[in-house]
Amino acid sequence: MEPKTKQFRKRSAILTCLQRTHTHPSAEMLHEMLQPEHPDISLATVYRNLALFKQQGMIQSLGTVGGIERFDANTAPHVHFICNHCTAVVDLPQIAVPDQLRSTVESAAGGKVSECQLSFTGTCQNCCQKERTA
Amino acid sequence: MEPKTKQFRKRSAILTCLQRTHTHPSAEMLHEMLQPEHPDISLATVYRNLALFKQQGMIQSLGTVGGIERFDANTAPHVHFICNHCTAVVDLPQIAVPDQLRSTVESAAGGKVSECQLSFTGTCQNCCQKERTA
DNA sequence: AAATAAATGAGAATAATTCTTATTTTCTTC
DNA sequence: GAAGAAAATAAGAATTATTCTCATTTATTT
Repeated sequence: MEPKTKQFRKRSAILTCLQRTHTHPSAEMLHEMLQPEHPDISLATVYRNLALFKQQGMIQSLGTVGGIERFDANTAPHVHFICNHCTAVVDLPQIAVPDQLRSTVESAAGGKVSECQLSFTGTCQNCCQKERTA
Repeated sequence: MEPKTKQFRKRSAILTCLQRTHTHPSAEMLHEMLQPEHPDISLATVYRNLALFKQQGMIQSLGTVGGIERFDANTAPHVHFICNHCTAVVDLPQIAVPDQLRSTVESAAGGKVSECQLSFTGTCQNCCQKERTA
C-alpha cells in the first residue's frame, strides 16, 4: 500500500520544500517543485499555507520580483541580491546587517519594528555574461 | 480661456506631484492627488508614465505594500519604514546606508548593482497608539 | 465508530496592472 | 502659420497573480 506520508498534511511538505531550497521561490515555483512528490497538490493550498506561515512568522516574504511574491524560510536578517533580468534571488551571507539597526530604527520611527530587509537589485553574473555575448 | 498649462503634458505633472510628496504613493494615490489640478487624467496614464520614469531611473519603486506598488522620486539610497497596518511609508534620513556596500555587493554577487533598498516593516507610532487605546 | 474540526481541490471571483485602439496634443517641416 | 508626422492620452477591455467559496476529504476527539 501507499506510504502514509503521502496522505498526511501537505502543509508540512510545503514548509519543508521551502526550507530546503535556496531559490527564494514564488508560490507557483513551489507548486511545481512539489509536483513529483505531491502531484495532486492545489496551487490554492500553496498560497493558503504560505500566508499562514508568514502570519506565524515562520517564513518571510521578500516582496515581489517582477510582480510576483517570493518567499524565504530563513527569517534571520540577511541580504539579498535580485536579478531584474532572470528574477533570480541569491543570498549574500558575506554581508551582515548591523545588529543595532533595529533599535535605532525603532527610536527614529517611533514605532515597533518586526522585520528588516536589505536587498540589492541589478544584473546577476549569468545575465551580465549573456548580455556581453549577445 | 483656459490657462495653457492645463493643456500641456500630464507627464510632467505626474513627476512633479511625486517629487513634492513624501507619502511614497501608489499609482492610484497619485491619481487621486492629481485630481484637483487634472481631473481628466487617466489612471492608465499614471501607470504608463510611472513605468517610464522607473525605466529611465528618474524614480524608484519601493516594491509592494499590501500588494500595491509604491513609488519614490528620491533615487538616492535611503532607508524606509513601512507600517503594515496603515501602509504608511516614511523616510528615515537619520539612518545612513553605508556607501561602500554597493561595491562589496558587486564583488560578492559577481554582477552589477543598480539599486539598493533597506527597509524596515512593523507598526508605526500612530498604529501602536491606536492598538493601545483599542 | 460517530461526530466534529481542520485541511484541501477545483474553479470562480477579485483587483492591480497592462494592453489596445481611437483620439488628442505636440513637434517638425515647409 | 498650416500640414503632416510623431508622441501622449483616455477609456475601457484584457491579463494575471492572488484570494475566496464551497463541496469533499482527511484528521481528531469523544
